[in-house]
Amino acid sequence: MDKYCPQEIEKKWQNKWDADGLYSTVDDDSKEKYYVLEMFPYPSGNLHMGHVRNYSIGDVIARFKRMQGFNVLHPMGFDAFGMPAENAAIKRNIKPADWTYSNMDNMIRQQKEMGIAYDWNRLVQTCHPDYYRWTQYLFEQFYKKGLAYKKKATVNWCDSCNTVLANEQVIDGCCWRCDSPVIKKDLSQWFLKITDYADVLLKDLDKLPGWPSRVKTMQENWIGRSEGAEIIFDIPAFNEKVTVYTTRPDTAFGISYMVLAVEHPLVDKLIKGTANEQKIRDFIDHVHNQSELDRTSDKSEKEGIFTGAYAINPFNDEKVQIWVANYVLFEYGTGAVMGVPTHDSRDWMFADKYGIDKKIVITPADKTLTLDEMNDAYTDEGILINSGEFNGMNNRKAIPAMIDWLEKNNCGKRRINYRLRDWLISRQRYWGAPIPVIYCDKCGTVLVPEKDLPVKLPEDVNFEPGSVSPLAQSEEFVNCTCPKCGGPAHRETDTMDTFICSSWYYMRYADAKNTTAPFSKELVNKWLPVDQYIGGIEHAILHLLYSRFFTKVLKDVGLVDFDEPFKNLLTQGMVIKDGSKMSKSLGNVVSPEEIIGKYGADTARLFILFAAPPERDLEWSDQGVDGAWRFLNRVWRIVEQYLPTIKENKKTDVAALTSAEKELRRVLHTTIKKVTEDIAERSNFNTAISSIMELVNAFYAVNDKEIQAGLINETATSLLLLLAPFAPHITEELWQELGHTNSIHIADWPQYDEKATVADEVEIVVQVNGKVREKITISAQAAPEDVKKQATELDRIQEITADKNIVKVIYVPKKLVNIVIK
RNA sequence: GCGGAAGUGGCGGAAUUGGCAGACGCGCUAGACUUAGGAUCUAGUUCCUCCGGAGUGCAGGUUCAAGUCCUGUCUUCCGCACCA
Repeated sequence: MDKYCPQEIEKKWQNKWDADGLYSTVDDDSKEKYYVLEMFPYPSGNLHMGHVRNYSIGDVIARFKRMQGFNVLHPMGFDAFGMPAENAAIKRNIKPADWTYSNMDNMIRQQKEMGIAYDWNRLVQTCHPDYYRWTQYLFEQFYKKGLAYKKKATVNWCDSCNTVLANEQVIDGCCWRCDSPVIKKDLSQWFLKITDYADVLLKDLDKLPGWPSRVKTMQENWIGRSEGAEIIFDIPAFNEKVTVYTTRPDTAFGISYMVLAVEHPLVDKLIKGTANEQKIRDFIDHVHNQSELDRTSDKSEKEGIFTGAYAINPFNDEKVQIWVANYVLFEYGTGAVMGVPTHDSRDWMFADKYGIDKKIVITPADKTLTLDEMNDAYTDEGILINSGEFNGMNNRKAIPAMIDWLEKNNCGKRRINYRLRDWLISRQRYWGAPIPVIYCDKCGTVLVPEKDLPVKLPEDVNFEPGSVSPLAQSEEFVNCTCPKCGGPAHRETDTMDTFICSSWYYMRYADAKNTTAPFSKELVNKWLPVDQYIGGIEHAILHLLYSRFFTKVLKDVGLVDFDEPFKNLLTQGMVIKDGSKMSKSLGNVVSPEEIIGKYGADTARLFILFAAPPERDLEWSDQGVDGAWRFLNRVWRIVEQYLPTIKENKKTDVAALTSAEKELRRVLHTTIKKVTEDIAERSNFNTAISSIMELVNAFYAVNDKEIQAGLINETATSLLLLLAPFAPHITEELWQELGHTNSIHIADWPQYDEKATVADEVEIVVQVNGKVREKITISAQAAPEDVKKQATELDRIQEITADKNIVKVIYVPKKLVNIVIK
């Protein structure tokens, strides 16, 4: 018997599969399509265990579906633009492209060594001009639809990355990539109008039952829809108006002050020339100097200052002090809020601190509130008081009534507000897709004509980061002629956020080599949406929200017919070691290459799928890897042992089965059923593998018995088929050793025989008052009354129930009998 | 503060519909084979005061029966957070 030697067989089969084009997907196929996709990686140079987990999960699904008769699309690619390439270029004096392409080559080699069944014909690399040409094309579709625009705004700037960031890319006030603090800058930047789609992005979450609710909740929070009203206040002394946004117009009669954000354009006007002007300006400077983190943390003190100006509350014509304070955000709502201390906790604290008046306008139905008894705002439901014509109304019912009043009197209106901001996509970096825009003194902003795409990255630039994009250094790049008037013009020098590139790559796979369009409409509609998408939870908002947005816009533009990109989403957990995420700085990294070199890819894959269910974090265990290795060796040995018998290729003679054989066959068919359901319905690969292990144990258990050749053949063959999606190489090797000439990976998935899963005899538990006292073995067909009788007549049960009354006897078929006594 | 997930042996985890808690694997113990074993095979392995009892973070409840359902509570993790 040969020893199991993965180093020899894995390479052999990988080459064979490749040569045979086993995993190339054909478009015109009568079989039902199934599109399984793992999030494509950034080409850092090496795979890490997180990738191994990601691809192993996807590969099990892809192989399983293929064996089940689906036409499976399972592609791979690279999110290849991005800053590390530039940093490497600076550090090592090589071109970003060279660094990126050699990294991709290495990672493709590693992915092939894992034995993943990808269709490499469809490889997508976002940094390749054949791809980013279409990224630019899509940008132009956005622009033509009015969904891409340039504006001057206060934006997030990372000083260490030397570029701006989208809101989604700021985590706790710090850069998502390098974790250094984000500062504010006023810059003119390109945005995509994702806010136009806020409502549909929120609503269509309901169309995604196959997504984890956790991710949907996170997107819901991020979009942050709130219903309320705008109220317009007059400022008679300045002949001005100011609009506030509130979700609680029912408290409007309790307004005792209003607050403007320090950035609010009115502030300057209100304070100019007043006695306190300098003091107020100092305060504003102080707030500006607070970091994003300090200013938005609820731990930091609310600070404000009275401007000296007053506005008029339209509901009751009362004069209301106008303050400026650090806690009001200019970006949200209207940048101005009303203050109702009695019915908002934050306002209560602020009013307490600065001695501002409080007025109660809502009171619980059963008692009357007084200011003396209150030590915080009353925010529950109640009845309106001190509110003019609205007195006596329930406050919830008063909200629409008071908004109606505002609209009738032209001093406000209904408004739905979102927390979501437009997506800032300009980046002042080199290694990205250039924004295909030309500026002409005569014609203004002009798109690069489609026939001139792609706008290629120049190579004569220095990557040292500065305040402007490196592209600006290339005169050849910058200077151009206006496509409209032919006059001198210059190009936009910012590149696009790489999240743009990854917002449509999954569509490109459907038609990866198309040179006349991003993809043909027919093919994209045939393959999409992705049936199963797999990736890390860290993209719950970023990539997954942007991709949903892109899909919806592309549908509106008429490029695709579907409106959600990913039907089912599986968010895998992290791979951790010694309690924390694997990282170079902690020195707890286990290299996939090393593990594959030592044990082979099959062992690595099997361990990682077995150690935890996919959604949960996975604790790396070297001993666990040994366990997976031992298991594959057990499979190898038992199949090798029976090789001559199996080769006789006999069928099981069901009528002639002995009881031991019947039991083995029962385990076999139960396993087929369980593995099929665990993969297809639950994505619980760990329990699927554990039941295959049980099957192998059962196979070993009859090792010393005479077993009919047909059953040996059936068991071994099914075992290999069940294991094939998890451990593709060892199963292929054994499969072909058995004499099969076609790959196991295009063989049919085994079917189970329901009859074979039913045991003739079952052991049932006999309980007295819920406590297990005895076990009996009965025929599976036994009548309930007989079982109850048998159970109550047992010696041990008689002993216990002797001087007690039997109240009732419960029988759960094939499980247990419970005798209730008193 | 709001929202979500999770808490089960020495460890990773199982228990899908309320029905034997601890499948499977790791580790450990013993035995077999062996010149040898860190190979392999077999058996055992929740805890305790072990003919019995206790036990799924904690405290209650519903039920013949609760890891699973209900009420309260604690802890950990994740997301959002001065969002008006």
